[in-house]
Amino acid sequence: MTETAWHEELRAKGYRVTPQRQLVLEAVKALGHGTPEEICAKVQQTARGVNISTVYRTLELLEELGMVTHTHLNHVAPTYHLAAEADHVHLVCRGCGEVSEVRPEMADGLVKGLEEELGFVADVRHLTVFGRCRGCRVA
Amino acid sequence: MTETAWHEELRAKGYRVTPQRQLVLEAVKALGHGTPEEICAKVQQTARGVNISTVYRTLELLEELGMVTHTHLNHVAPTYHLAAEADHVHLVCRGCGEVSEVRPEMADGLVKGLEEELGFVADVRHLTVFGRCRGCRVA
DNA sequence: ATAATTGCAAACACTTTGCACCGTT
DNA sequence: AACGGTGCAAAGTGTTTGCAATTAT
Repeated sequence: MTETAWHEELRAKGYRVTPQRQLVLEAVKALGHGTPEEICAKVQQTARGVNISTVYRTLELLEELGMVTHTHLNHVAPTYHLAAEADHVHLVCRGCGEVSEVRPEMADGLVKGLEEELGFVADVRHLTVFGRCRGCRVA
Repeated sequence: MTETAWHEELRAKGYRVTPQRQLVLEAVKALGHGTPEEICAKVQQTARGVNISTVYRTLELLEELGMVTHTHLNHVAPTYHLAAEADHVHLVCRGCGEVSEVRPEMADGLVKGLEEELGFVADVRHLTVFGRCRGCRVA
């Protein structure tokens, strides 16, 4: 999606292009992964402040537009990231807490099995696998 | 684990066997899956009331003892179930909200891939796959 | 008896909502 | 002027904590 494409899309739907919305999207892009709180903090440090409730409202809007998605990597707050870069499975290490990503094909077997056996269509992009990374495995 | 085995285990660790703890465990067993709130409600209907904060404290304890585990099936509250029956992957349908379970072997390919490629040991029992079930797929 | 456990209410963290004000169109 | 968007503060959730009273051992 080009720089202006989503501006058009917003206007087409009767929404407005505001600095806050651009800032939030920038922050999500810059962070890669971020909770609403983190996104809000990121915006503060870059420029003018954006209220936390605006961040929530904006993320909801951006998600509705299909520009961001969220998953639940930890047990408290959701994590948002760009939808365009969301085509991956999340890995969360219980030891060090590190979050990583792997290509979605890793889950092909699972997806295929669920599809064939149950007719269940899995949304791999929302998939998060908890476990222990190489470093934390032994410890 | 036999009926009395965990009583012993509790006592051995200096914990006490209280009616509340038994009721909460019963409720988890009866519900299969349940949020703290649901578990609390279940307990109310069966017998004397147990305070919600006691439910939280008890679930934490039971989890520490390895008798229950929890996963995050929806975006609001965690879902607890018996650890003994936890050896399965959860499926959550975004359409009807139905929660189902499939045998963990379904994820073998994914698990093996992560292990071989990254040395990441996945905890399949905590795995939840979001998607659409057969019935909701088309709708 | 004594130390763990409970219930209750207050405190918390995260999220949503109502509303007056502001900025675009 | 009309309407969407924002900030702020208040209201909602779900969860945790301090503490006095209760209860298992």
